[in-house]
Amino acid sequence: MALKIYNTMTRAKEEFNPIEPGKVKMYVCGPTVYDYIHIGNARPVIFFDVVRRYLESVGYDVHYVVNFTDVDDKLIKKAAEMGTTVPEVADLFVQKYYEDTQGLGVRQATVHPRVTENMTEIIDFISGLVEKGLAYESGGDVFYRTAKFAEYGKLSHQNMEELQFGIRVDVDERKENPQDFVLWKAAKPGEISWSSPWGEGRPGWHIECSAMVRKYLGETIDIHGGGQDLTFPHHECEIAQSEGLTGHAMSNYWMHNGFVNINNEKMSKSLGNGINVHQLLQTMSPQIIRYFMLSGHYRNPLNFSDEAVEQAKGSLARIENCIAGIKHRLKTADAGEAEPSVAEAVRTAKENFETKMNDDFNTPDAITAVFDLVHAANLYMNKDRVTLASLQLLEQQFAAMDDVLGILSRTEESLLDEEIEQLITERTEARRTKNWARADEIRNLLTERGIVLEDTAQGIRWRRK
RNA sequence: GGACCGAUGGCGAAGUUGGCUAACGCGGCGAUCUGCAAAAUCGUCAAUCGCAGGUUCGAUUCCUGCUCGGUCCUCCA
Repeated sequence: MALKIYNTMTRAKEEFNPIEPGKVKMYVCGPTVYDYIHIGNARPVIFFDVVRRYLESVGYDVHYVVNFTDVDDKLIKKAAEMGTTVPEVADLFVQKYYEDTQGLGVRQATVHPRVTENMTEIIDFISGLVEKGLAYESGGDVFYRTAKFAEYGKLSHQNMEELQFGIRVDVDERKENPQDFVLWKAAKPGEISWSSPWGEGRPGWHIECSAMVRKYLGETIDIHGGGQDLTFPHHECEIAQSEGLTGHAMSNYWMHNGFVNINNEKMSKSLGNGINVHQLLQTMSPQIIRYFMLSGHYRNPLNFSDEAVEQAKGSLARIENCIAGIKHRLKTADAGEAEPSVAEAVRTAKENFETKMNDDFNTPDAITAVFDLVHAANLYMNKDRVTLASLQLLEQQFAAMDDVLGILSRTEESLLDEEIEQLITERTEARRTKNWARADEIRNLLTERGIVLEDTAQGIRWRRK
């Protein structure tokens, strides 16, 4: 079954056909590095990481680019607050971005370009637009002449006549038209700046993505993604810039993820309910956060709350107990062929997982395929005797699905310290002699230390709480 | 004012190109297993699919209106 992607441009699910067979060129708008990333930023980071992983898992060579906006008003403001420079603020939060996203199990993109490292390309891009009459200089700023790009508004399906301008941001009177947007901003005295044909200044927000997409991926790419708020104006402006300059479609598929709400409220600075990932990772595992993010469809809103976290934890525990069970049984498994029912369950899980991922990356349903396999595995493991081949088949399929989702803890069974080993041995002896009091005492002791003991027919099994 | 989403059991969340028992997970309860647990399994609990109309033999699914919540309308993921 072919992969289908919901394309914001056409507002429909479309069959995915890459420009070059076997290769996917994908760009996702990255963060402005003026602070730690928050839970809302984490959604596209995690979701598109899964898109990338899935595409790779079905054999595509994925060229994945995520940019850093490392110069803009917010960085300038932050640098002033911190009494430091824009590059230092940027370096700090780029570093934090890598730490936090790696903490979330996100694989690095093929390239993470920065605005300040692509200034030549950006200036060239703007010059090209000016030469084509698509941009004009006015008072040291350069603006895009939207009137010259007839398709402006096609992505967001906005009717220019009906947009209300100046609702959020005052209209700059130097613009020919209110819908024109800035490509180059003249520097105010003392601000960080670069030389350009229009004087000292820095790029506007939208131009960086056009320039970097073109440089790192080419004139037309396969997938362009980001949060739904970027649809307009950001992506609309990117299209105007790129397509205005090259005359070709910028991207064949446009994907936008929904927002994360906090306790059923929108997350906003004024409400002060932002949650940063750095702090979150101190209190919960990355798997929980990933599971939570993937438990809803990417285009739907997601509500973050303590209860949601608890549910994610509980759900994940079911999967992890199953995997732990498999590992435990592996030690005492019999030789022999794989059980037909197991092979069948594995086949079904694989098939359903792909079918659902192919349906516009329906991760909640893909997770259902994981749970179906958990159930089949648990059922099988209720048997007294199991074969190595069956368990390995299950293990491989779980690994394959998790290679896409990244929701399972991959840390190897860490060893217990000697004292605890000693207690477990003592407890085994106590149980043998039916000294239940001592056995329970030891179990409680270990529970307090975060070690949960389970007595199984195949010997004792422990796990960390 | 315009554009666009969402509303499904106690909770989270799929799905429905209109039609068989509305997935899956969390949670609750009971049972089996266990020395007792844990895990697991089995059973069970719970949905007039936001409201009101319409189209249709038939609507949770399509259409219209409404209510509530959310997003965007020029540098917020």
